[in-house]
Amino acid sequence: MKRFQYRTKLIAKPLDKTCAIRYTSFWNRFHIEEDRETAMATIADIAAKAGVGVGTVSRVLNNNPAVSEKTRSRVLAVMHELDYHPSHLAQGLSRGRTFTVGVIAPFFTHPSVVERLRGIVESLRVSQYDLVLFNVDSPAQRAEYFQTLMRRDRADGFIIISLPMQDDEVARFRHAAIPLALIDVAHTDLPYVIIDNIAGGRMAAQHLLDLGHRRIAFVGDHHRNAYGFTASRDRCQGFLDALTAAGVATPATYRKEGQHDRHIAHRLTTELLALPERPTAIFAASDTQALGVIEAAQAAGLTIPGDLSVIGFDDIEVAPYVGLTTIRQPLYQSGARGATLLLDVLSDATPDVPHEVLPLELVVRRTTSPLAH
Amino acid sequence: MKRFQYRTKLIAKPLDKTCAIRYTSFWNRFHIEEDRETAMATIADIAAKAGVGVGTVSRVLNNNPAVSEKTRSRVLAVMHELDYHPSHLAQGLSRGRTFTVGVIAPFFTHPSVVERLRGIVESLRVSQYDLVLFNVDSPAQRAEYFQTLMRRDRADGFIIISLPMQDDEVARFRHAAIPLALIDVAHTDLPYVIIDNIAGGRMAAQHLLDLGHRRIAFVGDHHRNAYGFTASRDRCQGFLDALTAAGVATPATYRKEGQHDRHIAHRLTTELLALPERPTAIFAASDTQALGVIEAAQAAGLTIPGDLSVIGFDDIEVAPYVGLTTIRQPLYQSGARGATLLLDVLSDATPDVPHEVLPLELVVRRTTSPLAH
DNA sequence: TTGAAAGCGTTACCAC
DNA sequence: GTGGTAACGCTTTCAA
Repeated sequence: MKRFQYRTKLIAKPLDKTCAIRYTSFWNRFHIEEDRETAMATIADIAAKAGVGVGTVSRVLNNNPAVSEKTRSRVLAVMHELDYHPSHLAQGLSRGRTFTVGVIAPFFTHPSVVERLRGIVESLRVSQYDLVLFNVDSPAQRAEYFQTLMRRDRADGFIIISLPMQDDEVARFRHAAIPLALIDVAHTDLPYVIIDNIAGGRMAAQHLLDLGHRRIAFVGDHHRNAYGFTASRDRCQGFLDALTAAGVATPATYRKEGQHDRHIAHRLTTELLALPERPTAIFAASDTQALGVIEAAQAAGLTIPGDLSVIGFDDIEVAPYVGLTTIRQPLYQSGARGATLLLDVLSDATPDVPHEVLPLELVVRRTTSPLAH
Repeated sequence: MKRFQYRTKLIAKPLDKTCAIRYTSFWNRFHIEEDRETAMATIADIAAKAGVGVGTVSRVLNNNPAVSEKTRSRVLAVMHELDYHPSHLAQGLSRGRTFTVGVIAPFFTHPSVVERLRGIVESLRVSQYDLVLFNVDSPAQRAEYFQTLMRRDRADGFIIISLPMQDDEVARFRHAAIPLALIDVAHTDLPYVIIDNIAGGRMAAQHLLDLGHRRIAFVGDHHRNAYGFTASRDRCQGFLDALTAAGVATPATYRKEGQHDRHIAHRLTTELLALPERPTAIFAASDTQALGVIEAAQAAGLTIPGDLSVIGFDDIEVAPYVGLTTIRQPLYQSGARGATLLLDVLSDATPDVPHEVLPLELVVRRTTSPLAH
């Protein structure tokens, strides 16, 4: 550690610009060994070599028109010659903004999050913003991020996916002057893009009801969870609403909750199918879970949709390949839209539609069919 | 813009620490409006309030043992009181390292890249490094990144996925003292993790040969492409080698190249199937392309694997659901391993296995079968 | 149109 | 143990 700092400091010092690299042996040939200073040019080097002040170089860098064409081209030439590129860090510190957007997302590993991320990346592409990814995979990490990221210098703004925010957290971000945009979660004081999960749950139930099913079960996340996710609960809510409205009773044993995981869903389904009066249809709170449901049914020797109809939620990438009937939500678009929202605020523009509810769509494929009598 | 800078500047000035936020109207309620200065505490504030020097605060911050317990706790208390968090930017500038890892990847949108990214995120999780994502979606962008990222301050090191590097580029990164780790592409002077694409191509061909196929076609990427990708070409190479070794001739018309895209693969396959002597089996250079092959075959009214056997490469997430026979490469693991490689170098350790070739595996599912006579 | 100098928020060195 | 101060590499006044 000592040694490392020493080396780092060497790199930083701008005294002598000679650089000597050697491969000491096979074992450290991937390390950067330097005898003297590294040759990374700074604005001062450019200024000196071009015979101007650093201010002028900075002006050239920022396309400030108050520089004579002659001076500008001379400075530009020196920059090119020295392969100069400004320090992002120093610019950030000086300007108070970094041109970086942070994305705070739980379970980056889940297909739906990846899909949203794609949308974000696409929206950011045309902007000059970099993307820093903060993957939340424990409640502790969520807390830690919300502590340490509350500074203007990690990113100019953050896109937060699926994580509900407390009022005081929002207030603190605002206090730190950090713009936020929410995806898949709402907060009055923030721009966001969401879907109507309750309506989605209703749509799923209605589809099953329309097919003649009456013994319909639910497999979803824990209603209470450490992150405060409500998607699964809301979908269940809408689902139950629709059933109740149709006069269909749902015994408590027909509602299974567990971690958002294919294998857990598999296990829950196995329990469901072992019930004396087993359901003829299952609504899974997500496609990932629906996949587990399908596997469990097949493992139990049931055919789908003959013996069991299954409907999921999200329409993730694999859904069409599995032939999964599902409620489609525009994942990619939510990412793209969320990023645009943040970009709007960052560019001092006001989002035209700061609170957007994306449309849902029933996609009927091959895992649901009319109830066989 | 003027206005924005003004605001930014206000935020930066550390004079008066009072802060007043107001929602001027609905239309700018998402913007941060401040009358005076923002209250973001700096190390100087802490020092002043705790009645110590900034040096001492810095020592507390960095767990330097040369601070008396009494002073330390006092400083800590003030930090807590003022909700202080150090500036990542300033630390980076001062220390010469940012604790950030950059990932330069082409087509972040492709499933295989996403899978590798998962592995990277997982490896980085336990480290204290942040992840900055640089998505390359054009040769121009590749060039731009390789220009502007050649600084020590965007990231402490980079993980480069699938992008072949020129010797001079490697030299320039080294000159800038920026450690690199490569995934899915090799370079003698750099640590990397790859697979043996030629062997993979051979395995695919052999599987088809073993099933009795003799009229075997290939669908892959353009051999020459703007990024210099060689995976598809190498797989084709191994494929042809195996066929030749088995005494099986492959007419040029059986080799189709196009963009790495499902729809393009679809089109190429349609051409293939329209041939007077149409192939009984197709090797697609990637699963994504295999998907297109399958769609084309189905569109042409052929059954798989009855009329046509299809084998892919990669084993992406959807492959099992489609029942796709494929050559599996450990995508996730390549990401995890690549990140570890970089972390090793960053921590001044030498990677135990700097050049690793990950194993390939034939996964037989439902898209290949013995040739029907 | 330009140069000099004062920030930006840290770390690290040098005294005491 | 601790305080001051010079970096780090830029931007942005303020004069000239």
